[in-house]
Amino acid sequence: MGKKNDYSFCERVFAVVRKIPKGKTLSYVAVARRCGSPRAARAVGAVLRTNYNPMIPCHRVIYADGTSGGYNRGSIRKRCLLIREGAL
DNA sequence: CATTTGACGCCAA
DNA sequence: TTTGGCGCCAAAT
Repeated sequence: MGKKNDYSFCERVFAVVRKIPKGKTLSYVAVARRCGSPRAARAVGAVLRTNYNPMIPCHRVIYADGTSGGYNRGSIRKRCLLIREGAL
């Protein structure tokens, strides 16, 4: 156990996003905060954009305003998924 | 190593 | 309410 951080920021982002339960949403700033960088909201988006993975519920990460935000497969798709899960 | 980019967030007009 | 602009951070080039 050793070190405080052997994982890159992107790995932490995935770890956090993967844990978001169905029907629940987190804002980019909230995810960034859990990753140890409370101001890295943009960086979170950058990671999810370049490393999207079908088994990661990245559609559950939305703007702090409560708006859906962007999505690799279209913001419309993202909103649809959120409604389907009951997050909206 | 320096610069650019971008799925953000917040405030002023 | 909508638009524009600045700040912030990490990944990508």
